[in-house]
Amino acid sequence: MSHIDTQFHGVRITESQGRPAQQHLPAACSSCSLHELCLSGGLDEIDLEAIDRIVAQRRRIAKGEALFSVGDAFRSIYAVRFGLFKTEGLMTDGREQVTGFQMAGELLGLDGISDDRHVCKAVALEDSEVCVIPFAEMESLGRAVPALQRNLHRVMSREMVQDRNLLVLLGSAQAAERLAAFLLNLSERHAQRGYAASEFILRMTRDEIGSYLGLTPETVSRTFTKLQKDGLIEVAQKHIRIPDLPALRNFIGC
Amino acid sequence: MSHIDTQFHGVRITESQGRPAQQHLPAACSSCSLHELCLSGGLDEIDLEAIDRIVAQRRRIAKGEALFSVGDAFRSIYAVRFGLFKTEGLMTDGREQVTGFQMAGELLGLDGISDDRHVCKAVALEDSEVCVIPFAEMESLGRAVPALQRNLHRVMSREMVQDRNLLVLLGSAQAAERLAAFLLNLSERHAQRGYAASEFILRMTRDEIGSYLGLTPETVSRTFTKLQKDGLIEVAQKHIRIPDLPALRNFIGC
DNA sequence: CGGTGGGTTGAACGGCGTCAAACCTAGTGG
DNA sequence: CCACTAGGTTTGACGCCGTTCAACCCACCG
Repeated sequence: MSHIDTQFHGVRITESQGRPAQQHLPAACSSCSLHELCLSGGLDEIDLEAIDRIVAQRRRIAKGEALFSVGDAFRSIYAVRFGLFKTEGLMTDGREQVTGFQMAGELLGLDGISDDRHVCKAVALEDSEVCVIPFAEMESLGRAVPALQRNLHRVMSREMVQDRNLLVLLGSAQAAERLAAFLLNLSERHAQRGYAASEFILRMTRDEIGSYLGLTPETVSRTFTKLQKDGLIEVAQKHIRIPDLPALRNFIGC
Repeated sequence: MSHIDTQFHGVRITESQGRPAQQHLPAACSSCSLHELCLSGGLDEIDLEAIDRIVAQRRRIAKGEALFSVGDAFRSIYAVRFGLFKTEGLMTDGREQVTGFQMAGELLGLDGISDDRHVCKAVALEDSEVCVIPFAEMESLGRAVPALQRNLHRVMSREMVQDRNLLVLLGSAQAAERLAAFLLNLSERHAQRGYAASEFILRMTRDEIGSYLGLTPETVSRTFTKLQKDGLIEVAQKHIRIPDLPALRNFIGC
């Protein structure tokens, strides 16, 4: 398998710790279609090249595999290139709970900065690829490139805001509202990435959705059918259609 | 009232927008007893002086007053010097929900970085004082002082981790566990600040606690008495005593 | 074609929210 | 110093939403 390396000529693979070679691909923000969504958004040519030097590699994660786990040493943050991840936290009693889903252009691993150790686990929900961004280098580059520093801070702040929103949702909304809010959130993020806002495939199981929303899978299932009966969505297994987005949005405010 | 300025000789008050003078006090991280808890932790003398030049003022907030509100332009972050704040987010239907309590040494306002506008409201739960930290200056100083940049990132990451923990709590724990976790969290933060870990005063109402934990004030009240019956805590109005901290910790893992 | 894992559906239970009333505390004004 | 009031807290009764447990179904796959 290791001969695959050779097809990426001229790229230095820094950390090959015996992993299969296809997990170490070269990266390039400057030519990445997601870069406006990601950390490098709004940067000029010269700065982009500087980032390219830092973000030197990509990594493939197969469906079901973990990108990092609780307790792993923190060295890098990761930008999702394609695919989908879930992050899950560990409860005091050992149970795991999903705290978020990350899609293309979103960052993973920021939780590790606080004490140089990851406090959650990131698992690929489908075959995925991430850019590896060594955080120490990222910080020093941020010192040289104010716009990049700004972007990092914005992304971190946005993550906090999202968590807060979810908090509010879990704190006071009931099942149907939670699920509706979840679907709308997915819809928006799909739209941002150029996919259809009103029709998409759920990559996660009912169990994972339930864990994320603080509900049992049974309740998720029941609530899906309830929302369908009310004409707000159409569900067929993993396939979701939202015939009237404003109507669903309006439903949240109840 | 404005003659109070004179007692702080030699300190330039940069933004006096006609507010009462006692809201604009000089700040100095280098002489602040909290600085190891706060952003300036671990920095040397020279760097501290640099911060002192940025963090030029303090602001008093009377009990019940807002430090900032949803929609306010974002210019600064704030470090609590003494007192206590709550942050609350706005639901889609207009209701407000408490998303956090901030005590001495903790930061407020990081939510505003993401799009230069505050998305939550910070209200003082008792007469309080904050240091005003202009964020643009903070960022540029961070570029010059790596240790400060690191601290900022650590604090932001820690905030994300805390939010995640709360998320997990709201998602899967039930009332008694939530309340116990809340009390333990307060206990730890008190201890960090040199106060008693097993005995303290709740500065917030049952309503605010309930809002934070996703419970009604009635349930909070009932759960307090339940925990008391079980011998895990002693409650008298706002006064809380935890006779056996390990026992309470153990209770969470159920 | 049977097996397996995820999904749906049903029935019964229980925790928490809702509504309502009593109580307690602090602050106010007589 | 004592009503009086207004908020906050406690307690009780009741009902609903979501959990739990179980059976069944469906899609996918060997």
